[in-house]
Amino acid sequence: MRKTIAKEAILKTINESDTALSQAEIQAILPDGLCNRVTIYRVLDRLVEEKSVHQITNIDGVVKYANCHSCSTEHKHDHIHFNCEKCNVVTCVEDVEPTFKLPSNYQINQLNFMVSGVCPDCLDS
Amino acid sequence: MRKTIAKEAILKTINESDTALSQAEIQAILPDGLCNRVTIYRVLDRLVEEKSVHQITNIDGVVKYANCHSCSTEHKHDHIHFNCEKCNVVTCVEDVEPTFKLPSNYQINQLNFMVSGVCPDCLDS
DNA sequence: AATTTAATGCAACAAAGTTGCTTTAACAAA
DNA sequence: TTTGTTAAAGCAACTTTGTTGCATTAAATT
Repeated sequence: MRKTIAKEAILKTINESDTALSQAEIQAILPDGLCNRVTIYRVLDRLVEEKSVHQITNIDGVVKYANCHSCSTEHKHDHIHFNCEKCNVVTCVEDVEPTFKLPSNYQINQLNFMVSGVCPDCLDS
Repeated sequence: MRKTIAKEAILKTINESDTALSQAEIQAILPDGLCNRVTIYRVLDRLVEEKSVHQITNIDGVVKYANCHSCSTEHKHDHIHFNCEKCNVVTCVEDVEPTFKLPSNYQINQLNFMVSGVCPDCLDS
């Protein structure tokens, strides 16, 4: 994957965020006119493919992207993600890994475990 | 909720299906012209609200609906759903309930646990 | 049968994401 | 450093999924 201005800026945006971001949210953060809307979608696809970022489908169906925080050795995204219904923010709950057991005749390629509710910050206020 | 032709037909469609169905899939099953597209969306919203069906957001972001098979005593949908990437079918894996533990300062309202891969049927062929 | 209002139909809209095709710009090789 | 190759970007048009406002219809209550 070529090192382009769009890719660098998008990856930086995701890595500097402590929440998972959608294409729309990334576009809002990027300097106006840095790149086309479609380019963001295509860069995100490539970042996922090269395993530089995690892809999460939120409970409302919107796809979000997050940095691979604890993936230095291995690309893992088997942790839970939390969607706050108040502040509408999706965060990785990295230390909580759910356990489950499917029959062995299922081939598992991907997990997407979402918990939705109210986050600690919003419960406070 | 009033007992209308659309509601009865949509609920019957969901209950007779052994897979979770999207609005588009339900529309394709219903007799042509039985009701408007928008009506399906609105009936589905009401069925979810009155806890007659489960709502699942698939890993591709499309919302699907399934019958409450083992909810005779209590409305629970804490089980895993499986998305087959070959036949593109979503099924409830009712007997597999995942365990996880969030910090107590999270208020949990809803779960959406998806596993995606290849189902036993598609692995056979 | 009359009344109330939930439910439906229709058109228009909106958000999220995709596709085709041309142009631009990484970057490798000469 | 220039040239050639092709990945990546831009742009317009499109698709899918889902929503909203408002007028009309039809459950269900009296």
